[in-house]
Amino acid sequence: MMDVWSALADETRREILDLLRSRPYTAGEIVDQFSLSAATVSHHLSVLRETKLVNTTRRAQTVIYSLNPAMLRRLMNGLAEFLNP
Amino acid sequence: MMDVWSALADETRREILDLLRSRPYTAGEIVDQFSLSAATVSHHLSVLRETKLVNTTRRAQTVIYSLNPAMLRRLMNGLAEFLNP
DNA sequence: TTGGTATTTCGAAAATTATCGAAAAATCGC
DNA sequence: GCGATTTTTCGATAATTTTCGAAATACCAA
Repeated sequence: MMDVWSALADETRREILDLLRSRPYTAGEIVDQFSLSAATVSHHLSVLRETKLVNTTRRAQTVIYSLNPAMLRRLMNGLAEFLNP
Repeated sequence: MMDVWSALADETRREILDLLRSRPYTAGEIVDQFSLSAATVSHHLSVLRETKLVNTTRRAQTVIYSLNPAMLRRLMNGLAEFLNP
């Protein structure tokens, strides 16, 4: 199980989070945004889900990914705490 | 050249930054805090320096590492901007 | 300059991560 | 249930990162 820092270390995963800032996307829509295989993107999505950076819901065959701001907020607050103890 | 996210993805490097929160440390003092070889710690320090997360000065034979809060502040502000565009 | 201390660089091995094609799983509509 | 669509898992390979011991570098003191 990867931690949130390692999850964010990957450029593709950061781009996925950036995408999700505007609205939720299905897995297929996210795959379309990258020149990577569906298998690879699915792997990145599973990392983002395991680290709770995104939420998922199912809609028929499709899986919808949405940004979970709580985790990034926690990270930001952790940084603030680190800098101003 | 590693980016700041990848630099922070490593637990040892995060612990080094945490150490430097209290005061500057020499390379040797930092090595003493970990059960890792000097070569390995030196590598981590070079990553932290390249990504500007720490500053260095020389004092005779010793190299002193200190926290550079500017980079972490930028990261924090970037997160804030990401969350509240 | 020589010797001593502190640190970094080099070269290689081990561990982890990213990537893919193919197969499997989940869910729908009929 | 069956076929179609969407997504994930599997198994393997490539790429990257961590780690170390040994050698090299940097600096000082005598």
